[in-house]
Amino acid sequence: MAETTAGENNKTGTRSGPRLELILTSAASLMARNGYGQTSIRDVARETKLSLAGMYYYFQSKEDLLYKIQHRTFASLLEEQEEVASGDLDGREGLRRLIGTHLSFYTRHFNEMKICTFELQSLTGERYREVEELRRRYFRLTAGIVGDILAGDSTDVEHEAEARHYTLFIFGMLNWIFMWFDPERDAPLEDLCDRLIHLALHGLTGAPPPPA
Amino acid sequence: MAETTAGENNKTGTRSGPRLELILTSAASLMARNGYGQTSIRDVARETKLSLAGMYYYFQSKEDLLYKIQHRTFASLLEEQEEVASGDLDGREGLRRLIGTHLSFYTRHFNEMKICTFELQSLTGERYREVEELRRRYFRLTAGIVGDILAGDSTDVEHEAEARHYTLFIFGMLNWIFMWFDPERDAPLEDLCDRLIHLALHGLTGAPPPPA
DNA sequence: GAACGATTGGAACAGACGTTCGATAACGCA
DNA sequence: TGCGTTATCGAACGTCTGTTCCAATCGTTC
Repeated sequence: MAETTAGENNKTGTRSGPRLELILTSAASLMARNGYGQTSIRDVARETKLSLAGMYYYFQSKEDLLYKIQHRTFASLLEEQEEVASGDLDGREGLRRLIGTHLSFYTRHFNEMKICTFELQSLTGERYREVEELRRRYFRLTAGIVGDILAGDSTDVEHEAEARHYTLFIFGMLNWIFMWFDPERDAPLEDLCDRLIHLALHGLTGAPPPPA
Repeated sequence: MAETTAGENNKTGTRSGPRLELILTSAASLMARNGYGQTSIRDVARETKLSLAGMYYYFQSKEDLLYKIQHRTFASLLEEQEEVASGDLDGREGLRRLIGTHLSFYTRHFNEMKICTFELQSLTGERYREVEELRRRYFRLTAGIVGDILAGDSTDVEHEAEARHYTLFIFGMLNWIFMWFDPERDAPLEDLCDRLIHLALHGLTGAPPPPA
């Protein structure tokens, strides 16, 4: 039952189709729950009801599977953010939109983003380098906005180290969400989003929090 | 060459002495670098120059080894923080001291704290519950301080969810440090500490950053 | 120096792992 | 109907894993 959608299935293990989507989704779910190292190909095969050997028709190795998940997810997020950033907004509004888009992306690709966040180090060589380059671009995009907000004072070299730290703090808040987020307890997401933006822009003691 | 320091070596696998310390330190170093699942007992044996079977004289199982690292480290951190908190400080000053103590603890137990931060889920059953209880106490301590700072306005139920989120954001900033900290690039630690406190208390646009 | 408990290590077990091979089945198209 | 490509599977491989057994060693005490 070959139900391939695209006719671009070629030699070098670059398969596509709904089976591939199923495998990537299932693997992301398992790896998000148990980690990459603790998830076996056999687990993924069991989850997708495919055979163990059949997995290797869709990816070259376990690491290749991890790479496929990370690359497509991060590229998709980056595309969204670069489009948002092309609006050329004010610094504060730019950060609001970036954080909002980031959190919105979480709701659509929670498992995949968790893997991007915690399993980069499980990649090696060229695959590591490629995903890290995407991450670097995302960092630069954010650091630029943070730098703009900070640059109300001046723009010397010292501010670069400062912007780097503040950017990493913001990523810390965002990335750590995976460790505690509970869809029921933390609904609505808008509250969480507003609070994160508020802490980033005004801190605990700054302007009054947004009206609840 | 029995060089035990304490004469309290009893039946139920509760050994001590410099060998145990060496094992815990080496295991923490390896696990911090490669993760718990990716670190084998054989790796630890190689690092400590002890035999594979000899490991099991000091811990009952691999998970017990992980538990020993997490429990003693977290208990030590908690002890420090609860002593600091007993000073009964002002809310803002209390948060400053808590973050400062936390970061100071990082510099002394980086590997161990990284494991406490990222490998709680690798514990199961009673061991999981015990370490989680320590973590919960640490969270409550912090959330109490954050709540005090927030409570300048009022103290209804809504503020509890708010304090929870802000506390988790602060832990996000702190815990994510393990993913990017570079002792050379990020020296001196005081700058990092000041900036984290500033972001938490005043945000990016609040009171002017501390004089560099 | 003999007897003892504390400590160490070589060798092996059973299971799980990633990966490969060869055969089979399903399909699009002539 | 037949053919070539696409897709799938059962079985096996070599390796690594956590753990255990049992014998050997050590320092200490009689």
